[in-house]
Order: sequence, then C-alpha cells, then structure tokens
Amino acid sequence: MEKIYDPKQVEDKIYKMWIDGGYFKGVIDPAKKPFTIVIPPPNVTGQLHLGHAFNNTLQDILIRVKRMQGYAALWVPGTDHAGIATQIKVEEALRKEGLTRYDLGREKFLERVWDWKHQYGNRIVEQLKKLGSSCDWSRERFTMDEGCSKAVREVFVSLYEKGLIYKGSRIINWCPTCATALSDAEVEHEETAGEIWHIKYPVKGSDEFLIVATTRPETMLGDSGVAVHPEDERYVHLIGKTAILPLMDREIPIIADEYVDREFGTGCVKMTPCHDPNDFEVGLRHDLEQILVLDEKAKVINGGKYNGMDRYDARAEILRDLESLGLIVKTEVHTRNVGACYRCGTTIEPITSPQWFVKVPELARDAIEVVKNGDIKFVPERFTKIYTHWMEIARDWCVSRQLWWGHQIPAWYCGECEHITVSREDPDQCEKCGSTDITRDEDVLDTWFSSALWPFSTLGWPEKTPDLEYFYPTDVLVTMYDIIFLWVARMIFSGVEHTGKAPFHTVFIHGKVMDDQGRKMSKSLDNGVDPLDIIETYGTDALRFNLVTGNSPGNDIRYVPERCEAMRNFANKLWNAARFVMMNLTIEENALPDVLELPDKWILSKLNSLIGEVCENIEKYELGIAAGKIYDFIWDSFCDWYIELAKPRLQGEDSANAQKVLLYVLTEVLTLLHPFMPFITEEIWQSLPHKGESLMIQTYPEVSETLNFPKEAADFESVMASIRVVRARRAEMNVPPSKRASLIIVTDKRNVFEAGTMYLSRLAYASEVTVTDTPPEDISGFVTVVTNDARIFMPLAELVDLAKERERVEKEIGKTTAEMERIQQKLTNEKFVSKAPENVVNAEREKLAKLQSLLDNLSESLDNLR
RNA sequence: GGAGGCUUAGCUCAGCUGGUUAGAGCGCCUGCUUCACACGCAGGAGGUCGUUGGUUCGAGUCCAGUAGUCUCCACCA
Repeated sequence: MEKIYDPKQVEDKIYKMWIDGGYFKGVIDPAKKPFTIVIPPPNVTGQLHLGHAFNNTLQDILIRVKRMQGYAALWVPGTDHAGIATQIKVEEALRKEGLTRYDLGREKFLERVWDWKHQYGNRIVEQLKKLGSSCDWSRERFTMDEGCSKAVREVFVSLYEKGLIYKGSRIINWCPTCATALSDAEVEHEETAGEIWHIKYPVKGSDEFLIVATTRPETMLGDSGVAVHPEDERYVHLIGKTAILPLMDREIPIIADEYVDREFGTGCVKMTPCHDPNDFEVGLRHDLEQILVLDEKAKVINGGKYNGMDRYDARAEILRDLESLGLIVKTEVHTRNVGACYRCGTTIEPITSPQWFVKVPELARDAIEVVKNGDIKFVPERFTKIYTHWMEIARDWCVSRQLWWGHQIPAWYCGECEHITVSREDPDQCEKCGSTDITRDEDVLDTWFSSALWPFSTLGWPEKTPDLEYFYPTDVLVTMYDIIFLWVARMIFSGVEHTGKAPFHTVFIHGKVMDDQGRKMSKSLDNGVDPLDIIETYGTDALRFNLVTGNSPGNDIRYVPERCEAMRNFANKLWNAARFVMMNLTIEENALPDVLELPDKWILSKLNSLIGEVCENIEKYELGIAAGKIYDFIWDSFCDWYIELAKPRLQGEDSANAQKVLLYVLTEVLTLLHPFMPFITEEIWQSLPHKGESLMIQTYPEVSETLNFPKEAADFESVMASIRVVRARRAEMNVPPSKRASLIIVTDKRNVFEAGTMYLSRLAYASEVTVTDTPPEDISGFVTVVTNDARIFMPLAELVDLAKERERVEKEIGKTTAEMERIQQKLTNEKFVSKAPENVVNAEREKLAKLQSLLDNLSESLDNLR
C-alpha cells in the first residue's frame, strides 16, 4: 500500500467494478421495500458544475444508505431536452455557418439538434459517473424519448378533455431574442433604475388635458383608452368623453375603472390592452380595442411612422417628438421591476398572443392539500410556506413555445370549420367536419411540461408497468430551491392529477454553491470552479465530503478550496489507518474476540453510539452532521486514541485480539462512511478480509445492544483523562516524549488504572507506572497533576519552577471554585431543584461532586508545593 | 409592499427537540524524525454567539423589537 492515497488510481477502477457487478440496478423484489429517487435531469447540453456535484452527492448518499439498509433502491437517471437552452446552442452553431434555423427548415433543423444531442448528451452523463453516482444507468431516460413523449401526449390530451388546458389569446411574457412566449415562472424580475414620463393627452372638444404617466412610452402607440377612478372628482366630468392620442391622432375613450389608484401619479392611466396585463383586463371590461404594436422581434408595427423601429429606438424617437410638441410635462427617476428572460436575459415584453394555457388554479387545490395534510414534506420545513403561497396565487400556465425543439403540440386546426382536433393519435381529418384540410400546431410545449411528469413518465406511465407499480410513488426528491416553482410544484400537481398520488413524500431542498466570497458562480465573473478539476486534484471523495459537511439543508454553501484539501487529508488519514491495520494483520477473519479489554469496550461503545446517531441524522436529512460525526470518530477516537492504544498490544500476546477489534471497528466505520466517500472505502474494504463482493451492497451498520459498555467506557475515559493531563503538563514544561518519567497514580479506582497501566505508560510517556491509594511520603520532588479521580505524581520537580507551578495550580483552583459556585447557586435555587427534570438536577449534583474532588486534589497539590 | 434566510474564534462554517466549562477545518503559537500518516503527532492562544427587551430555575438555542446582509414573491401605470 502506498503511503499517500491516490484517488486517480482507484476511482475509475472501482466505478467500473460496481457497474460490472450490476449493483446500481434497481431490482423489483416483493420481499423488500422500494426506495426510489429520480434525478433532477440535467440539460443535455449541460456541463457538470458544482451545483450538479452537490445535488448528486446528496442523492447518492441517500440512495446508497437505503440500498445498504436493505431497500430495493432505484435511482433513475436521465437528461432533459431543455428546449430553449438547447435550441439556442444549435442556432449559435448554425450562425457560425451563416445559417438560421429557417434556412434549414423544421425537419432539417431538428436533425441537427438530434445530432447535437447524440454528440454532447452523453457528456454530462459521463461526468455524473465521475462523482460516483450510483444511478441505474440501464434505466436512463430522456425527456424526449419515446416513453416520455407518450406521457406528454397523454397528459396534454387528457387535460384538454377535462377542460384544464385551453387555447386563448392573452397577455404572455414574450422574449424578443428567443422569439417565444414564456411562463411567468421563467421571467426573472430585477429592480431597475429608469424614468417615468408624464405625458399630456388632449381631451377632444376642449382645451383640457389628461396627464398620464408611463415608463414605456413606446406602448402609447397601442393605447386605446385612458382610465380614471370612477369617483375621482378631478376627472368625473370627463368620463365618457374622448381623448386624442398624441402622435397617432387616434380618438380614444376616457373610461372609469376601479383598478385605477387615485393616489398614484396623476390618477390617469393610459390603456394599452395588448402590452400590459392590467390594461388587458381593464380593456376586456370596457371593450377597448386591442392594438398590437410590437412584433416578435419587439419592433414596432401598427405604429405609423415608427413602424419597423426597435422598441427602444421608438421610445427615444417618440420622446423627442412629444418633447417638440410640448406634451411632456415632466420626467422623473423611477425604479421599477423589469422582467428578463431566464435563459438569455433579454427584457421581456408583455404581448397578447394566442397560446396554450394550463388551468393551474384548478390543479393547485389538490397540490396544496397533499402538502397541508403531510403527504409531502419539505426539508427544511420553511419551504412549505413558499410552495403553498406560490400555489395559491399561481395563474394559468402558458405552455406553448414558439420553438422547434420540444414536444410538438398535438393539436390540428381545421381549414374548413376552424375546429381544433386534439388527439392521442395523429389524425388525418378534422374530428368535427371530417375535412382533411387540417394543419398541426407549429408550437412545442414548455420544457417544464415534460419535466413535470418525470417521476412517473420515467417509470413507464401511462402504461401500467411493473416498475411503475413497484417503484412509484418515488420517495425523496432532491433539488435546489430555485426550481421549486418551475419544477417541483408542477410535478406535484401533475402527479396528483394523473396518477392520483403525490409523486414523492419528501422534497429535500439544498442551496446554491457560491464562490469563496459568497458570490454566484458565473461566466462574467469567471469565478466558476470545475468539479472535474477538483476531482483531478483532490479526488471525488474529498469533493463529496467537502460539499456535504458543514452544510445544513436549504442553505447556500461556499466553495472554499482549502476545505477540499482538509477532506483530502481526511481521506489520507483513513487510508493510513487502514494501512496500519493491514500491516499488523495476521488474522484472516473479521470477528470480535471473546475477551474484550477496557479500550476495546470503550471504542466499541463509541462506535455503537456513533452508529445510532449517524442513522438518526440521516433519517432527518442532517447529512452534514452525520458526516461530521464519522469524521470525528475516525480521526479522534479511532486514529488518535484506539490505534495508539492498540500499538503496545500488537507487540504482545494480546495481538490477535487487538487485531480483531481493529479490523472490526475499521470495517464498521468504512461501511458507515461508504455512502459519503464511496471510492476510498470500497478500495480499502476490498483489501481487508471480507465476505461478499462489494462494500456498497453490505448491510449498513445498526446499533447493537451487546456491544455497549457504558461503565467500562466511562472508566476508560478516566484513564484517558489522566493521559491528557500528563501530556499537557509535560508539554507545558517542554519535556520531549523521548524523556520518560515514572508515574505514581493515587486513586480510588485502582483496578481501572491498573488495567490501564500499559496505555498510560505508552501514551503518557511513562517509564514505570505505580497505582496506589497512598501518596508518596515525601512529595517535594514531584510534580502533581490531577483529574476528578486521580492524583498523578511525576518525579520531575527539578524541571519545574515551583513558584510558577503554584501559580498555575492556584489559577486552576480559582477556575474550579468559580464553576462550583455557579453550580451551587443553581442547586440552592429552590426553583431549579423543584422545576428542572430530576436527571438534570442529578447531573449537576454529580458534576459538583466531581469538581469537589478535583478541588481537593488541587488543594493537596498546592499544599505540597509549599 | 409582503415572505424568508443569514449575522457564533482572524477566515469559512457546524451547533438537531433550550440543560456539562460553545465546537470543527484552515490560519496562528510551542514542542515532536513517538516503528500508519508532516496530507502527521502532542499541547496551546483566540469567542460579551449583531443589538435591545421578554419567556424560563436555566437561552447561541424559544418569543418580540431593532440594525446590517442576502434571497424569493408581488399586475401600481
């Protein structure tokens, strides 16, 4: 075995071994309980980033634990076709050839995208494997594969049949760059500093004006009314009259509507039904004309002389013209929320457009219910409220996209009777009039429409497959908080609606991985960290452990490179512990000895409580805490103490027994750690005496009633405490370990310390250890250190300055006394004694007793120094 | 305008249902070629747990207010 653990020589080999062994496969087994996770499918065009690494590490830990706990574990992997993102990429590539998608036409273009998918779609999958992800790759899915497409088609048609999906002309968010509609959830709002202009609209047949305010003057080209509040005294006399729209010289009605806030601005609002959601609603109520003035590139149409101008050029030109007409009353600075496309960042434009919508409010009722009644739990819990609130206010979901890459909408329009045929099978005639003059809707569905079906479409739905029967509903969904609305919410209402069941019982939410200064990782900042580089430098296990430790659910995490180094060191520590065990190993079977020594009972008890705590933490999704505890156990308890304690035994007659315990504890802790650090644990396990093919399919450790020795463990802690104080004392006196000294231990627990002599002599650098109940007669030549249950004399007086030593002891007496006073105060407090639970009070009493004996020991030492 | 997170050692962060002298990693200081590991060992310094008030026998932990910071949601032109 090498002195330094080298992940590069291990990881690929181990991963291949797992794959070859078929251990990742989810196998239907009626004797077992299923445990299912579906991966949040990464975009096919994607490259692995730390967010994926984090997300997949968490999932892998959960699935590995459950697999080892005897569940029929299935982790379904797959990728998402990512409509806009992928199409943009391919179009960019085309642009380099001087082509657009229109040059190729739909069919040829789609061929290109599929080529792209075949070329790059596997990249992210291969990268996921580098993380050690134990996905069932034989069940890998793609949102546009045959099965998922069938599910999409079924859902669309059935929603249509239920009247839950409809086509209508409404205000939608339009991205001029992507040239498609977007759902509300795909728009990112940002407070932006801008201006608000107050513009005069003359009233027809009078010399009065109405002053309207707008942040988007270019939309005035589409104005078809001016609204005031019905009870606004300033304007009541104008209601029903006509205003003249400047620049366009259009006569527009002055209407009254409650929507207008009298307090805001001038109390007059220009109405642009085609380009503002509120105006659209008001317009419907008052039958205002709908005038579309921006096209799909956000260029002006129906705008007279401004036609063909870009929206911002038109704005500038309009402002100049209004200025020269003297119609601008004032300009103010104004911050407002500007919506931007979540894919390309372009400012979106509200536009009325014929699109397909899903009636989310009707689906939301049950989706809220399954969370309220506890069928679905969010971890951490605070996300419940965020989810519920969103569900309560969600509006209809615009699901059609003016893209080519995606699931084409299964709707055919009749050229004769205009009827829309929506069908599970491609129709060749209108279902109403029978005409063959039908054309299919050009648009595709929102990518999230198919992602919403992921938990059941991947398992075979709408077919009643054995997988679906056995593995659905899935168990835990692991995802970041930023897609709760885009994805999680829609999976929940889709699952409930189409399968009648909540698609999972737990949503485990994690945070975002930030850079070491707490900033988002982004291309523009160039602060991105490539997980593959980290793996190259520190190994996958170190990366995984870094991500999982020191993080609590739902919270963002900073990637600090030094932490990876620390975790790499931990892997190396474990490696060397195993190396030590193997170097000393002569036994061939992993079994505990019949006779256990004090330190054996101590480490086994420690291990036992570790197992209990870790399992509990994992159940509660406190993976970081669980990992931290394993870390501490391995480094402190096992390496720094137990291995050191075992060393002297390995040289003597007791060697075989010590080996057995070493091997047992090492194996248990490797098993416990495996889900977190799968590679190194497997590699080590393979070199140890073992039964079975792979660590990853061993049984996860469980608490053992028989391997718990609280009394002996506590006794041994006494010995350890003595070792610590002796070491501290010696360090304070700068005595090197090579300089050994005899120890006289005065204690009431003679049998305990006698049993611990060997360890004291080794770890406390003693040449000779005497355990007695009477202190030396002449103690002037000794240095004394004390614990609760022992006074230890070291004949080193000549190395110590007696005055300094007195000072130290006095200081310690002071500390002890203060602490005792604190406890005494508590105990003399009647309320404490009467109200606090008995065990707490007793604990305080015991503590006081211990401190008392410590104080006695200290006082005696002080006397001796005088 | 609402909702929520965060504020604990020089830095990055843990601290689960309130109960030993508040922890870790890195950094810092002092020793150590102790036969697994210097990616190491032993010892140590360093914290009024943002702030104010409350509940409680007892609060980093619960409640309210407040400051700073970050995030999400929201159709005020």
